[in-house]
Parts: sequence; C-alpha cells; structure tokens
Amino acid sequence: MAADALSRVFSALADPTRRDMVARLAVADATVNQLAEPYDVTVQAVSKHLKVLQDAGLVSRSRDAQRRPVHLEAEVFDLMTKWIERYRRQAEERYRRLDDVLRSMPDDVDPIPPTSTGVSR
Amino acid sequence: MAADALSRVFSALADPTRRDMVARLAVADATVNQLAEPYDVTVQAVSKHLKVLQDAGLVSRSRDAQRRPVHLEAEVFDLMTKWIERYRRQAEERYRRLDDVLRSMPDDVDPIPPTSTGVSR
DNA sequence: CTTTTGCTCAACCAATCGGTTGAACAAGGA
DNA sequence: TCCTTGTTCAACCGATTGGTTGAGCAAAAG
Repeated sequence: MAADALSRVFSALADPTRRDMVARLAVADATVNQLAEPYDVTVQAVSKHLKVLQDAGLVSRSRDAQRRPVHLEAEVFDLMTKWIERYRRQAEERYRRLDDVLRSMPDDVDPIPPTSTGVSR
Repeated sequence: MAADALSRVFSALADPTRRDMVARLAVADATVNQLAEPYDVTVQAVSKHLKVLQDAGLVSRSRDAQRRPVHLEAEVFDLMTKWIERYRRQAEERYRRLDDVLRSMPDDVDPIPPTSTGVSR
C-alpha cells in the first residue's frame, strides 16, 4: 500500500463492501459482528476491511466488554474533498478560459492551416 | 477490478502517480510522452496508468497525427463528491443529534449502570 | 520506400489484495 | 472454574496491480 494518507483513503473507499460499511456507520456505530451480518463473508474478512478503514483514519474503535464498537470519523473525508475540489475547479476554470479564447478569436486569425479540402470557415 | 463506476474512480485515484497526472492534466492537456517525462518509469507504465484513468472516465483521448492527447474529464469528480458529501453530512448530523441527546439528558436517568468505580460523568 | 516518432499490446514478475480456515485471546456468564 | 461470545492473528490461496522488456503498428519525416 502507498504510504501517504490520501492514497490510503481513496483505496479504502475503492471497495464496495467497505463503502457500504461506511454508509451504515454513518447511521450508527456498530460492532464487527453487526457489520458482518449482511455480507456473505466471514467475520475475519470484515475485521480485515475494518483494519483498512482504520488505517485510512476513516473509523475508530473503542471497547465495550468483549465488543470493539466501530465509529465513523467523518473529518477524513475533508482530505479527499479538498483534493477533488481543487482539481475540478482548476479544470473547469481552464474550460471556461478556453471558451473565452474561442469567443474572442479575431476573424483574421485562421487556426486551421489550409488543407487539400480547403475548408476553413 | 470491481465493475462499478465509483470503485473504478476511487481506485484510479488511489495511486499517487495517477493523482499527479490528474493534477497536471487540470492545467493542460498532454501527450503520453509529455506525461511520462517527470516520472521514473517507462512510457508503457504511464500508458497503463492512463488506461486506468480512462476506464474510470477521468480522462478522454483524441488523435493528433501519431499523438493521442489526454484530456481531463472533470465531471466524473461529481460522482465521488456526491457520495462523500452524503455520508459526511449524515455522520455530522448524527453527531449533532447525539450532542442534543446528551444536552437534554434528564438528571434522574443514569445511562451507565453502576460499576465498581462508580464513575458516571 | 525506409526510418523515426508516438504509442499500445503481450508476456512475464514480484507484491499486494480479498478471501479462506484454524488457532488464539480477552472478557462476561454459567 | 469452565464455557461462550466477540474479535484478532497467522498462514495460506488465487486474482489483481504496477512494473518490466520486447515486439508491433500507425503516421509523419527523410
């Protein structure tokens, strides 16, 4: 696994089962067995998934007798959101500028060199 | 690879090299060779990374003579943003409600059964 | 036509992933 | 004390990943 935080978060959420767990944990904390119940895998597999989510900082664990309740930590989402928004905005900004350039293209400038077809506006 | 779109996008961005490519493509379109230049890997490896980004719908390709310029498609980001925001909001909402519950807790109700330590808030 | 440029395909490799089974451990209940 | 419950650890397995090299192909340039 790539060591950096952002990679860990993205890759943790790249798995549908883990995303479903996050979705359910957004509603309420849950134990490993509760989380495992709907899925067609062993509780050990779920425990592994939880370790991935925990390493990504997406969930935290506490203790309640033998149980180890899982709690969703929503703050880490910010890391992703910030990254995504940054580049989306940048790309959209670029798109907007391209639009401006095309709109302001002077008539005496022909960006397409004449070809055999000879078609240029 | 998990077949669903969201998994493909998350997993595409789970790699630092691919995130860096996206960052650079937000500034300007680029050819495979241009993209490969800063990295310490073969151009074939970069071509593979691009295939992953393309399968996730994050980039598109066009044709310019022998070149196959890469263009960032910012719209797919929405898919992620929507998913993230949904569960973050839900988790934060739950946190807020928990706060309310604690604040409105009547004095004669002790939610924690007495233990040997006897400590309860 | 031949060569060069830009890129992709195919085969391979080591490392990681998501899953399994089996054993272990920690804590409460009989 | 022994048993049951909840969870994790360890070892293993097949599939996938990110990388390599080598060959091939399409289009421009010579």
